[in-house]
Amino acid sequence: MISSVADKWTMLILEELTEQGVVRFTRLGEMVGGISQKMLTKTLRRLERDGLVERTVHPVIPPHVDYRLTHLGATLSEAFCGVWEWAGRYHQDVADARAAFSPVSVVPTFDDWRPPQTR
Amino acid sequence: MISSVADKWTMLILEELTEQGVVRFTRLGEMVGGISQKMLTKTLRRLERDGLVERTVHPVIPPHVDYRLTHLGATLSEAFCGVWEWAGRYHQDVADARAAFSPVSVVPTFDDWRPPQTR
DNA sequence: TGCTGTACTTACCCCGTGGAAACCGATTGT
DNA sequence: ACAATCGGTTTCCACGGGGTAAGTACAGCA
Repeated sequence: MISSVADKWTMLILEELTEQGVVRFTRLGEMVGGISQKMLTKTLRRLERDGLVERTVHPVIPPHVDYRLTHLGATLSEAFCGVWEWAGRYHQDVADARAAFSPVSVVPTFDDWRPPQTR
Repeated sequence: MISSVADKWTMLILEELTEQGVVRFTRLGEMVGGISQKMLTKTLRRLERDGLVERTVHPVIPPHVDYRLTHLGATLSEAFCGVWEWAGRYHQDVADARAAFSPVSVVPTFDDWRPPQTR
């Protein structure tokens, strides 16, 4: 259950819908960026099934479908706020930790390096 | 970056460490439940690399290693609180939405079902 | 006549994720 | 001599995530 909302595309789509309000399919795909139609459809269907987004079909001939958050979806998006804020505030710390952890690419100090296998 | 913390195991491990404080490898695996050693190791390594958990090795002969959150890790865990609370508060709503969405298994109403291919 | 725009679905295929299980190391207990 | 303990690592393998490309339907416009 948690794993279904902790999904990469889920979070990004939720984010866009929160910011944009009502968005059409193609536009949503552009905004998210780098998502294939297949995954966009799949993720949106799951969100719709879980009652997080509402899908409105306008029966016109160049098809027109738009998506918006439901109330439930909005509450989830709000819950995610904390994580987004955390990422904004601390991503530099994480980057620093990463840099300090793995020796810096070229000519690193191998002094405390031990091969994974003692054999 | 977000996707690395929004991982299923990451969230569960962070949760356990938050609740338990200092935990050993095997015990942590038991607490999380259903995680393979491989994933536990991998996830812990990543968390360590990102400066979110601290790994302490006691050089004794039945090996003894324990893990605890760093300050950074604690802030992330706190940021996740909102999501956990959301899950606790609304998981029933999601379950309901799901049940209402897909017709209830046996003898569903096919009235509004349209085959995926008109052909 | 045929091309375009829109929101998909379907088929095909690749590659990474992740589980299961065996192996490993030194030491203590029986 | 042998099992057990602990924290891994490694190998094998299946599943599915996810990309690409093509199909689909239908009206309007050139």
